[in-house]
Amino acid sequence: MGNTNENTELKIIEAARKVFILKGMDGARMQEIADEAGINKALLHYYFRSKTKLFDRVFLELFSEVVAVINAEVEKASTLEQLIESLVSNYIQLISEKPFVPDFVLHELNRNPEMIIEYIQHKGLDLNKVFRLFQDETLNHVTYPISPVHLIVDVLALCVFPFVAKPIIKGFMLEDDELKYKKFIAERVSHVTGFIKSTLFINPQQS
Amino acid sequence: MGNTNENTELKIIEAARKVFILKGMDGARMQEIADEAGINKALLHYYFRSKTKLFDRVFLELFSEVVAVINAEVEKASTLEQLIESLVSNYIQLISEKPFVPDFVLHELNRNPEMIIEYIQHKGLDLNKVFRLFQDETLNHVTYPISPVHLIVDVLALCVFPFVAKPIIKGFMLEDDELKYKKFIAERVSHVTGFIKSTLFINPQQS
DNA sequence: ATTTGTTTTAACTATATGGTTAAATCATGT
DNA sequence: ACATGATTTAACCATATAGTTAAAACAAAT
Repeated sequence: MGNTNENTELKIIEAARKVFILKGMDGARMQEIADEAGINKALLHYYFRSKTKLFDRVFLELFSEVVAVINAEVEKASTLEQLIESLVSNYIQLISEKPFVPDFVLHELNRNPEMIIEYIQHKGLDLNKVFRLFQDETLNHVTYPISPVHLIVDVLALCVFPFVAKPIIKGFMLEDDELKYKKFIAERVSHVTGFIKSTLFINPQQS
Repeated sequence: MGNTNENTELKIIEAARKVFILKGMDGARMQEIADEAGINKALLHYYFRSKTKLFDRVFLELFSEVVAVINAEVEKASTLEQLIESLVSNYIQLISEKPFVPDFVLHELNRNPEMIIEYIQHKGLDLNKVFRLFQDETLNHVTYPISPVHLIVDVLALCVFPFVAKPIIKGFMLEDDELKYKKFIAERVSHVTGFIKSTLFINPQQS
């Protein structure tokens, strides 16, 4: 009996991921996914009974990856400064490789916010450690007292927005020049890190 | 002869705006727009020949409004600090009233980045004045030298992202509590203003 | 060689959707 | 009363789309 099935499932998932990310749930077509996977619609439905099931699978995998990266960084870090440095650097790096993922995830989440509730039971963000780091360092006068939630949102915003808003940034501020945009993104890691550290730390260290 | 036509056109535009913002171009249905406007499909196509034409009209109007608000703030301002304060405050205020506009605009722009080129010829962002303010104040040691483009992106990111990422912020960081999210947004103006000013100005003034 | 599960082929269904059409109705200004 | 343009009704068209089905072809394990 053929055991190529794991291969095929993978091919389908990869194709679906590509098409869904590019077109979104509403814009994606099952035929296009089948084509991209190099199979036919019948087989596609043989593996995944419906578009929704396939989408859910793809979305959950992508979203989990994003969350996992953040959680891994948080776990590794032993100081706030270290956390911010490695988070900013690795997160921007990650998104650079899949620049359309953030818009996809955010848009689909806005289209159907209930998806996040399903996910939370699955596995959520691990923020307690961040809160703890904050408390410690604030007490020791390493950081100014600041709302942890706001700071986390700030970090994510500064990292993610430049990718989601690429057309505006490139078109309006960088003469629609792809190279200038690339350069801009390359500068981002050090800019964001510096930006946040200068606000946060009482004696900002240069790294 | 009936001159209710201007009224009807308005009703259609408003309905289309609502549906497009909520569902996006791909998710929106002409029938739903007709229903929302309280008319029938035939009349809808009598006014706007195609979905694309209607979408373009709606999108351009929305996008223009966003740009116009920013440009107006830039024109009014005479110092960087003033600009940042009024921009952050008014921009967050504006988005609060139409919280789904940013995701809509960003997503449609990513779906079809060529739209921005069309728009640029129409009317673009007026950044020269920002650059000038920067230069002056950097020379006078009011602000640290910093890339203006990065700063503009920072301001937009810090203002816009909390709305685009509402499901994540609310679901993951605020116990999925709408009230806590509302409170979080209310805190944003002063948080963002303070955040940026502490990075930017050599002797940050309290306002 | 037979069995078993995979994959293709290709036709098909049901429905949704953007868009059209023609005739009828309605409101309003002349 | 008539003309004109707005609006409705309702049927219609063409196409796209998710999903199904049944039979055949294929590949590999027994």
